[in-house]
Amino acid sequence: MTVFDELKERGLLAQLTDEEEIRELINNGKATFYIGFDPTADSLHVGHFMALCLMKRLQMAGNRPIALIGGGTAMIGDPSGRSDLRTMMTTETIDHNCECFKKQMSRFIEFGEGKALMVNNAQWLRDLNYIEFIRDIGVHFSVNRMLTAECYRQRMEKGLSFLEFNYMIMQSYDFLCLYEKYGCNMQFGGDDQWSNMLGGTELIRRKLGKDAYAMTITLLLNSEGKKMGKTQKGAVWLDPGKTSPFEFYQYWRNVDDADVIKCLKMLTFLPLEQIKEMESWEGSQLNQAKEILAYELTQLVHGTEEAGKAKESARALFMGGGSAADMPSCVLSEDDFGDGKIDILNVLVKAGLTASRSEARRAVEQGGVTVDNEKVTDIKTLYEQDQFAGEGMIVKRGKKNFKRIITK
RNA sequence: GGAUGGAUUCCCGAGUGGCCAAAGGGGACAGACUGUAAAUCUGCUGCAAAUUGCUUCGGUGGUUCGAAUCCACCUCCAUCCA
Repeated sequence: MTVFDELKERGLLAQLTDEEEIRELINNGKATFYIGFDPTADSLHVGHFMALCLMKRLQMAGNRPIALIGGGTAMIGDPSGRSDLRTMMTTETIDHNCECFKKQMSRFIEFGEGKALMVNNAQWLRDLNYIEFIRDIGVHFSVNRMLTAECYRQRMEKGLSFLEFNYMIMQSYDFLCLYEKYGCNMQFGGDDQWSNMLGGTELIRRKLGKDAYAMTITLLLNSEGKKMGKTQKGAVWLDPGKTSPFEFYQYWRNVDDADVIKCLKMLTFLPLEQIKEMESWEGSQLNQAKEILAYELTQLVHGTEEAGKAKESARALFMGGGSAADMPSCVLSEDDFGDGKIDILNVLVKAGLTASRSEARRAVEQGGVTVDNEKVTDIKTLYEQDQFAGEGMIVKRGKKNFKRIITK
């Protein structure tokens, strides 16, 4: 199967400017394409991960990827898919985030001579001369047309600043620069980037009279139409310091029945035949598919060892058996035991299982707290330091939140 | 620059002097049922030394025994006019 067909089969392709041409180019490994990543946080998340996988797939087929880090565009902030203004970030923050992105990306994509390329648009965007720029590039944009773009239309109701309005122009200019510097004639990205990407292909046509192509990948939405990879606490990060491998594993372990197959197709590198087989699974059998999904993804992001640990811990916790050795743990120090004792509420707070004592109190009162599998019913329950010695105790809040509490 | 309408808890949104930690909905969390799923039902949703106390309704001051609510100034947003 060709790369193109595989991408299509996996449901990754959303919109394309010229299907025939793009198919031809990437199947023959002749494309130089770029995907932009704005460093809006100090870690990549699941959305970026999809883009990186796409890069990897295309790279394996012989194409040359360029990862563009948006150290310049992040100074503006993409209004696409947002209902409000992004908080402006300082240059220091952006530069720091760029560094974090670079490190993480290198884990997925091979950069170097003749391989993938990594560039930062701060290089050409930050020092632009305003007058020159709008004379040179600005002329080619029609405000009337820009306003009809979906990303701005949505914002017309809530308000859109001139700053953000310029985002599309910046991104278009990126494409032009990359075209000129590296012969990059394709841009890929999330489906919400469609209008920005078209801006680029049009700019290249007007400015250079050359053809360039754009293709978007389907946004990973759950069955309710919401973006996946988001939790109450925020995004599911790839940085193990921000989302632990175990949390990461659990996120995928818990996806909706309706979304498992889609996730397997779009996010993993498992052969399509294998996934097809799983499609016929029903009911509780899907649980296995979820375990596979969770394991595969954790492995891709955190490596085999971490993925194994996460799987074992999960089994230990939910099915009995398995190894509990690698459960997330929390160490209590001498100071945490006031006069040699600590109450259950403080244990929960110290372990980060609840945000406040009030919340902890509620959890206990509602029968949601368990210590070593015994339900805690009294909010005044006290524990002595010795009880946490050695193996410690497993404290659970609800069914899925737990920590092994140990002491030094 | 002018006119008008706004800013309330995680979000939407009610409240226009005490009965307000603030209706209702959504979300989140917990319990039951399950398959670590969905749906459903129940509870819960500012903080704490917890039948009480403390801090919150864009910001700062003021009026009042008492302010989310009234007044002044400021900040931000939307709509219309330029």
